[in-house]
Amino acid sequence: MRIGELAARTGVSRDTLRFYERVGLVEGRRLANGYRDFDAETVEWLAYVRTARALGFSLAEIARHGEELRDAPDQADALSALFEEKIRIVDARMAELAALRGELAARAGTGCPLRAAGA
Amino acid sequence: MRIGELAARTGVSRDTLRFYERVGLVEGRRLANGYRDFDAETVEWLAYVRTARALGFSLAEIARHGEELRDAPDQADALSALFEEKIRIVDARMAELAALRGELAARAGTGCPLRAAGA
DNA sequence: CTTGACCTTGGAGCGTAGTCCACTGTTTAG
DNA sequence: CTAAACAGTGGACTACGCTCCAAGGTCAAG
Repeated sequence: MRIGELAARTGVSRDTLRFYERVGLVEGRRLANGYRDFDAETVEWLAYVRTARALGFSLAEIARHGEELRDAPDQADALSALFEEKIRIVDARMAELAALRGELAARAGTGCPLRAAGA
Repeated sequence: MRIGELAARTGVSRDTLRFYERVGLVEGRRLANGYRDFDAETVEWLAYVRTARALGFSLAEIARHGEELRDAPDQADALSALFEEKIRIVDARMAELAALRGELAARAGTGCPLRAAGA
């Protein structure tokens, strides 16, 4: 599939897709005329990329994980390990949020000042 | 307190504090000699800013919330409302993370490919 | 054969969040 | 009095993640 179709299917702009290629986040073969040619799995990969991005993972991290996966001797094992690592990160982030939530809930209603200086 | 002491107490660099002042995130009076003079509550405010930042809130958002608070007719009410809003955002973010966690957990071990193209 | 949709490249520009630097002024300690 | 430690300013610079633009190549339809 060419870049326009991939863009349409994923909601990621052509410019962004070219940018993602530059930073190693997606890969495309080239057709004889020089056009990029992506395969269908890239759609799923980009859905994953978008989710990971939304949750605060950097493009570099995501790309690195993709590469680790590629280089792994056992794909299934590597995938499981990657997911388990991400789950740990997600758990840690959820714990942080829970802590902030607790802090906010404790302060709500007390009138405890967070900010002294009026703008 | 002058900028150096505030930096030492909060772990936020002087340059960053000056930058925060420029974007309206902190406020300082000035001493006769032109030096910034912060009050003690700014330490707590910055701790809060750092937590909020770590959780993905932008400086603009944080500054805006600070201003809303300042402009509110009833400080305690405004504070409660702000915290409740943040708690809702935090809950939403936790739900997103829980969804990703579920997705990851479901895929871990299945060998379902996320990425087709080898780098 | 032209028009238009699609593709290519390179490079500029933007918003966010700092970080660093040079140069200058102020305060404090020996 | 001088040196060090602190403060001020303005401006350049960085990294990230896009986003836009100009100039041009490719291809299918009319």
